[in-house]
Amino acid sequence: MDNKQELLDRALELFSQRGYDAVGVREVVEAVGVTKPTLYHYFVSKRGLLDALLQREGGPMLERVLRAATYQGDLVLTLETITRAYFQFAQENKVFYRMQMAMKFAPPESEANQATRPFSQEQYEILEQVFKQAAEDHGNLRGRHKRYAAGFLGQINAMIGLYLNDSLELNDELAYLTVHQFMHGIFS
Amino acid sequence: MDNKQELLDRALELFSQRGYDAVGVREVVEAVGVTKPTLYHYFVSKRGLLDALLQREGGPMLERVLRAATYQGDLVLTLETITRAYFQFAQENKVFYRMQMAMKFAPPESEANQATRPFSQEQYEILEQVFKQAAEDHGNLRGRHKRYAAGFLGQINAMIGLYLNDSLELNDELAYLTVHQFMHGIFS
DNA sequence: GACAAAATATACCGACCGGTATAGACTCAG
DNA sequence: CTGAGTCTATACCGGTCGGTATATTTTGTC
Repeated sequence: MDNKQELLDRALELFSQRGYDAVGVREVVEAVGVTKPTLYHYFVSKRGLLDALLQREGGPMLERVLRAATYQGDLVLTLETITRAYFQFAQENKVFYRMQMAMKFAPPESEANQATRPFSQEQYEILEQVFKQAAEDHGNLRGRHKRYAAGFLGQINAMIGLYLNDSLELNDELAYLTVHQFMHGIFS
Repeated sequence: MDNKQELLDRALELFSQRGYDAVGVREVVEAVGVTKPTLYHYFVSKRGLLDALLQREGGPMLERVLRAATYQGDLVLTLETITRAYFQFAQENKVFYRMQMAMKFAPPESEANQATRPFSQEQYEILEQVFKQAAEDHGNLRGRHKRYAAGFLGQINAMIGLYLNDSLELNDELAYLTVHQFMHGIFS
């Protein structure tokens, strides 16, 4: 019960620092101070450990993004709310966000990528939905929701990437700037 | 001599499909039909194999991007040229581009990320340089070159990501659209 | 054709991989 | 206080990991 959470905590830390493949279950259990059967009792397999981790950390993230993504006629406002939600979550869960990013870009046949795919997919679909709805108000957006969703998420993750690298801090001003640039371009 | 190139070819393929950590040297040599000492004769270590790979494939890529990135007073034109260079390279070297992306986002302490870091860094600096020079002509860009470089590369890689996912095709029109949106925003 | 160097193979190293069979310890309901 | 279920440890499994000592083959030079 407590060991279970500790295993998840340590696994998150290790996976985030050195990668899912490079970290053995032995290392995880030793870091917690338990033995392998304990881990396998709770998670069945190494992959099960990863899945549980994604559920525990990723679930709340999706909830927050989804709540932020309710389009109500103002695309700029919605995108800013989403951006702030991402920034806030990334700050509060730096370690998880780093892990999730790594897995999102991991090779398609890797276990890590396969495990995160539904999670990434849902983020993507939430954004796509926003742009689809916005296209009803702004006809010139129509048919481009896929590109916009990917591009916007790319912007957000580029900023978070700089933050994870200690090159930038995430705040509401940056959220404003990011969205403003996306909507109105670089010069304005 | 020929085995050396074949080892690099196979390693590229396998690393790209399943990831550097998940692929053992045994698998690489067996795919080529040689034995381990052959690989170690040419590359000293698994890491050496990866380094050689990054040099063989990444070198030409950097050359092309650098050539495309000569700013001559027209930022839109320069960014379009850069984008086309990226798109073209990604199309001609799909497998390598996928591997390089995965490693770029891999955990910071992983061998894969450490090996690609100089390569990623140089791309980044090339772009930063462009925005720095452009700021001499457009004062309102000043001090934002870091953000712009990261954001622009994020856009490009978002598009290439869709392409690698078979969700999009890369062509000059998309390059135009990507740059145009970056410069003038989503509505224009 | 002798000979050095480069290229390759056989066979092995210790360490670690993910996973498990078995058995004890603890908790809690009856 | 007993018995079922949960939790945890010891000790082990076959297999693979990255890497190498040694020997043999191939290659190019004189």
